[in-house]
Amino acid sequence: MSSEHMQIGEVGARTELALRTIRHYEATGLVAPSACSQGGFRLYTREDVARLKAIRRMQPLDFTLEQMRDLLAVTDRLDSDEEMTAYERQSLLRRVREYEEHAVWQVEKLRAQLAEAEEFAQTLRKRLSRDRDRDRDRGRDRNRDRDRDRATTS
Amino acid sequence: MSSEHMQIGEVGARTELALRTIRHYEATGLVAPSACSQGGFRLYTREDVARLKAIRRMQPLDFTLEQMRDLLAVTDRLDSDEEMTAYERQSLLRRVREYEEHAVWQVEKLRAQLAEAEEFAQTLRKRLSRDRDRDRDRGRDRNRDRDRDRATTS
DNA sequence: CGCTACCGTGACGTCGAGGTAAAGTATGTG
DNA sequence: CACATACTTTACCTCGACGTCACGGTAGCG
Repeated sequence: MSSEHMQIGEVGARTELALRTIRHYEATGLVAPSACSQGGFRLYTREDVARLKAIRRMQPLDFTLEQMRDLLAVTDRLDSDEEMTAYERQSLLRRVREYEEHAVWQVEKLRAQLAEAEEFAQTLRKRLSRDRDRDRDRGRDRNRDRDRDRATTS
Repeated sequence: MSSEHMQIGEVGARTELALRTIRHYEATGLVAPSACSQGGFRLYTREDVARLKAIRRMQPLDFTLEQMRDLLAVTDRLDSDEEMTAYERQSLLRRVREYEEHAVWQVEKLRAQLAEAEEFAQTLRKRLSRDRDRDRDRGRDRNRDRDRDRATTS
């Protein structure tokens, strides 16, 4: 809980990522803790946390960890104020463009999935009301059961 | 291509599932072919295909295969006209309700993911236009590069 | 010093999906 | 009938993204 660094538990709490996942991301080269205690504890800054949150936001886009690593590297490079050849800039921008395209069509896919999912949930709901009706028809003489049903449904 | 049965290739084409996946589903108890040639080829009916399509629709809801197997079994049982105790009906309906709840909150999650994904795509788009502008500012003397950029962006 | 909560590594498991290989089956043609 | 070749079968392997388990080290407090 130092003002500068926090250890992995805190980071997990803030990002809502499993500690295992955070370590895994490090192993895959996505986010390395900015520091390390002399005892070997990972120490993270708020920036590290922000990076992890960014990764979290990418997840639904169905990027592989490798792609995210690449994209992060690319944007880091673009954000850096170091010298860069025009050629390098072009190629970095092209990569961003590719990822953006992937993202767009992944958004499409998500939209479609959402529609299907809603439809399916609707189907389930219909089943429930239909079967509840059938149940009422068959079970006029079993009021206890119907009451239990009502209780768990409301 | 008999009028009644088709073999796995046909089924794959109709459901857009990989043959491997169809077999996998069978191995996990999700859908068994209704028949079998004397040589051991799987033979499916249109109903089997419908079942597979239903499974496909469930996928975005993030059910495990086991849960789908269970849900299919439950609805099969409910659809069957066999005798059933009130207790069994209640317990089946309760399970459907649980799945429906899962589905609802999964739909929520999808919606949230979609929002985050769109936001991220938007961020990427902004990056692109911003960096394109910066590129224009720095590279007035390199028209070829700018033209290439325009070409791949439109 | 010892306590407890937290953290480290490493090996292995899981889950859904799919690849690959070697062998068997269905079917049309000469 | 023999043969080609298209499709299938099973068994096993790979992969990504974690989860789980075991076991030991560390931080920091009284």
